[in-house]
Amino acid sequence: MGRAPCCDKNGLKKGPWTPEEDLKLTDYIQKHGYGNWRTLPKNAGLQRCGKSCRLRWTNYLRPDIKRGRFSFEEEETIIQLHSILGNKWSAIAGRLPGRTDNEIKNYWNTHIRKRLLRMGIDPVTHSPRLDLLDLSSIISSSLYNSSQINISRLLGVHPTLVNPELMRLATSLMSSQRDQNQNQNYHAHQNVQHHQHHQINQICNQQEAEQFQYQQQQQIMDHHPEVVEQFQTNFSNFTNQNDHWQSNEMPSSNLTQEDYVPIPTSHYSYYGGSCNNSDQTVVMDPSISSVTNSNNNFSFASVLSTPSSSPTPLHSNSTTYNISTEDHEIESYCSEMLKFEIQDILDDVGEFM
DNA sequence: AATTTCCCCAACCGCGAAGTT
DNA sequence: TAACTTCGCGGTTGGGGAAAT
Repeated sequence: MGRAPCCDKNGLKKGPWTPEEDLKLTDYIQKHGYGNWRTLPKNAGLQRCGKSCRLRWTNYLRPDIKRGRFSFEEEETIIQLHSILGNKWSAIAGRLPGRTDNEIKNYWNTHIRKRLLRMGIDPVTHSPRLDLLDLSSIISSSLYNSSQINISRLLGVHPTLVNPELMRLATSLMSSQRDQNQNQNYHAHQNVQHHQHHQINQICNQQEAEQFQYQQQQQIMDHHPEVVEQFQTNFSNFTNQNDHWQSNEMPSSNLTQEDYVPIPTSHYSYYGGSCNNSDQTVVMDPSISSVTNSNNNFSFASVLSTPSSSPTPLHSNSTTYNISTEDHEIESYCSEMLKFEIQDILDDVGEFM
């Protein structure tokens, strides 16, 4: 009921628009406006359905549409809004002047989402997930830089010999810990309906997936309760740190800021034109980032997408950047961070083996 | 240089909400 | 109030260009 007739039924044209069609549509709308999309194509002399005309106008021909790559600020806004609104692309687009919902949706699916997945960030919940993390890249990165964590040393064995059951256990424990924290967030953010929706879905889906792992975990936990307890403590520290970040706070424990700050030796000089080789320390400090961000809404995702030291890219007249280099730099940065955080976890796993 | 594979994005599809008769 | 129309949204697709082989 209520569905507009399909283009096929009326023998209307489909597929890419020609310049002539664009001209007809633009001319007509400039003269008459775009009130009734159903009758518009006939009046404009187009062999298209109204739906197709509306889409072409709103996504491409509209004069106020901004073209070109997304800026840092735009990408940061998208990630922040998505963490609150979920896949409400039109709502997100409403806060990004000149960008269409379709454009934002495409950009999310082709760039941001993939990047978050590669970095081990769940693109739905915006939470770090060990099971999504590309561990091989971390391992190779670590081995590449001998001054940093040596996985083989940590585990005492070759990385390929890690028991997959242990990795599943680690994943599940972290998911479980995260669910608890998400439930807390759920109560603390009841005014954000879309966020709630995604968190609930996430929990439900994870419950199904975790049933599969439960029996194996139970066996391990029955035989080594002390190790599991220590393991959970470490994961608790890990997730609590991230929760503090997401809630605009520094952790209130006795840990110093340095405990949360990875200090890459060479990353991100790409962004900071003023960086020099002798002082390339990049401090991931929420307080600094919140100053950088005008809206003062710090988030974990925001940190991942925005270097705190200098928001000025190399390109001169805008904040547009090179996507491929950008991806690599952000991944490297996040990889450093997660590598830093999982050190204790891997220690425990090593002992457990 | 030719072929294959990968990736991006414009456009389509199906559905639900809101409005109209 | 039910039937119908129109609009808008989110998910998905496939054509075409770029990159890899």
